[in-house]
Amino acid sequence: MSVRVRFAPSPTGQVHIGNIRTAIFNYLFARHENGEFLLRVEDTDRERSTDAAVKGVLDAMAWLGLDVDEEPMYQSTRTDAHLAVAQDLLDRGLAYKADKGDTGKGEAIIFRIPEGSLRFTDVLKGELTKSAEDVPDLVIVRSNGAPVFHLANVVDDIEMGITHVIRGDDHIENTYRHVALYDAIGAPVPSFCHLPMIVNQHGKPYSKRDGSAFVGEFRDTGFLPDAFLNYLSLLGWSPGDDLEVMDRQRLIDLFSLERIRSSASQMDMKKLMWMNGEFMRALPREMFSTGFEQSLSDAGFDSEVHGDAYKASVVALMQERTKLWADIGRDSGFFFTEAFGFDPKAARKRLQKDGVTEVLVALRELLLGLQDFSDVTVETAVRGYGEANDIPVGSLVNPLRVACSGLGHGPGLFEMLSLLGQDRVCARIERACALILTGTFPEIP
RNA sequence: ACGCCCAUCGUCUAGUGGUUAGGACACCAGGUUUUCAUCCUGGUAACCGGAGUUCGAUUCUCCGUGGGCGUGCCA
Repeated sequence: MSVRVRFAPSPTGQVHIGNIRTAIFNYLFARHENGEFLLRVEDTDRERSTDAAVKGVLDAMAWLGLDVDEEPMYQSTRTDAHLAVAQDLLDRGLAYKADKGDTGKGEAIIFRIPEGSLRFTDVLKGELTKSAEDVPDLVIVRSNGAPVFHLANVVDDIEMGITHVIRGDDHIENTYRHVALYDAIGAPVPSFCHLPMIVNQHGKPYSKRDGSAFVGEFRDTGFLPDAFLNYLSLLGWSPGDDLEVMDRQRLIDLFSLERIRSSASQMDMKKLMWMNGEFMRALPREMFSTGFEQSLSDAGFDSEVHGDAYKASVVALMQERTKLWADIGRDSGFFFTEAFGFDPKAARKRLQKDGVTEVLVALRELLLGLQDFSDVTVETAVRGYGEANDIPVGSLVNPLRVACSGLGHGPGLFEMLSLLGQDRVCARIERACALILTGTFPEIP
């Protein structure tokens, strides 16, 4: 039988990493097995479900390339089918009507948990058993006539022909009850695979209070979807050898449910960042270039001011040192404007020191006199000046860097200067000297 | 309280009835570089505790401890 799995989020609020990791595992499993990956939007809670949240789910999946094989099912359209099953259970004496909990709301339809023990096999955790005494009867249709999650979930999984239910292990308790429902309905019980949770920095489950856990934020910060997909795949799963950086196809080829761990894991932003850098460097130049331009224009810079060849040179210089799209405005903006801001720390350390202005003035004089402005020429000149005047090269290079870029770090100085060109370099040194005089530097936005 | 699930470096993880318990991120030191990043070298760092089984337990069993989940007419 062909594998059919589904991601079944309830569209209330933003998609966080725990949700999407469940989607990813379903997706990888389906693709690995040449099966189908489906989406079911569990929007039966009309109070809390929103269109914006549905869009959030769709956007997150699209961003990560988690393409589904059939049109999404919206659970809210399935009420009649759910109620029909409830009626059937009622007719066959497997459910009854009562005001459970004496709420005074009227009679609900309640599924009777059969005697004995409830058991199912979990792909990760093995044989799971629970005594029926510990499982109270289950409301499946509210007194207002609305089907409850448990009923809808099971009925729809049956309808969709789901063969493997892969979801968070916070559903384990529900599963004991669900298998009883499958039996009552007379449908085959699917395989279950309950994934460990992802916890926050404090080792606690994610709540709406935890920032930085929403998929949309990672996208907006400039993470690459493939890097994010790779990283999240490794939260709870590993291929077994020491392989970590994998493209989508590799993940699909190697994925298996059996290799999923059964304990919770914690997100490590530093490692995600590192992995994103790996993917950035590996990006084809044209793709990086496109993202670079976009990021630059998002940050308010005009990447076209100095032409395509210039832009291409900057891109070549910056790709290997870029970790996030969001950093590009800060790290590369100075290539595209003469009114760039300064990193206050770098300015203080490298510019606002005695004697720096004199050095800069002298260097400007030196550079102004060069016939040729290639990186080699500039380097030879600057080093020569240092030797002739007995000044350590660091005392020349560092002020020069900050004066011309506003930053304490960046690409190779001489390549950078050569690319900026003689006129702009000299003008920038002048500007820096003037700013040193005033003692205040415009900050990087 | 009861029931269920879980437990290897700071983090993500590999692994085994006998291993110097492996890798990655992070961190530290060194090399490379003018700087940052990259790159190379090296280093610090883990089997939750106690019993039991065994010639031998990180590994198997039990009991604790800790964490999570559940005990909704939420999903």
